[in-house]
Amino acid sequence: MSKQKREIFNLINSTCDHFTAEKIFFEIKKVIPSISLSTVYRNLNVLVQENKIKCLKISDSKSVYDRNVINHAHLISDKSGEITDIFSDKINSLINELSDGKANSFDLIIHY
Amino acid sequence: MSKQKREIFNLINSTCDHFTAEKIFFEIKKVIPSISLSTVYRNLNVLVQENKIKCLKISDSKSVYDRNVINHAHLISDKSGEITDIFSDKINSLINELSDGKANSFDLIIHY
DNA sequence: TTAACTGCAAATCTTTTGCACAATC
DNA sequence: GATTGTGCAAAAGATTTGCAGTTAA
Repeated sequence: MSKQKREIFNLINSTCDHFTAEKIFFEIKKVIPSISLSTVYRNLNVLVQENKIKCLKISDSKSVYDRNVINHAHLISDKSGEITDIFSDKINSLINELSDGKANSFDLIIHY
Repeated sequence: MSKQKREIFNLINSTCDHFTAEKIFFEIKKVIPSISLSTVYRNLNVLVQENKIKCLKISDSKSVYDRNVINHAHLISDKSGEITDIFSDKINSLINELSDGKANSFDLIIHY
């Protein structure tokens, strides 16, 4: 694991916030000034594939990255952009019910 | 309402399928050969703002357009890409519960 | 030392925009 | 005749990729 990848992983794990690739880029730059945005994207994709982080795509926004890898919902304020994780067994069973038990995963974003 | 806009609106309303802007472009081209892709995008955006159609953004895919304007969930096959609308009062009440009644809207996509 | 990883610049892909012309009220 | 909409080409913005050089096991 390269220094760059480790820093990216640690940063995401150190916050319950949901950072964009650009935000991550500027944060890591403080520690590794030579890092490039493409390295950030590349490592984020690898970490997602390794199931160490999750990528959350929100309509009309940049992707953000989440340290919580188990499937959960998100509550988003349309005013501030603040994102909150929601874990709920009720969601899981409803998803299961609606999909006849076939669901692999879901994306649920609640706007308020 | 221009001829182009009317054709786009009618096409979306004539199907329960979920078309991309490009698909719509090629379909309308059969009727109005001179139409351009930017006109399609422009009219789709206007129709969305007028709340006559909905735009559905799916991770890693192009946007698709939906004739159903009331908030509902989507079931998507990751193999075929087929999209099915799901209307459920249980979703609505769960969303309401999870957001303390503050929810304005939600995006729920179930992958199978 | 060789396989994996980097930074850079250029490419990609979807969607938007500026502009001169055309259609519509 | 003024406004609104069009088609084209070019721009935009987020993300990916090719490549030559660098790092690290």
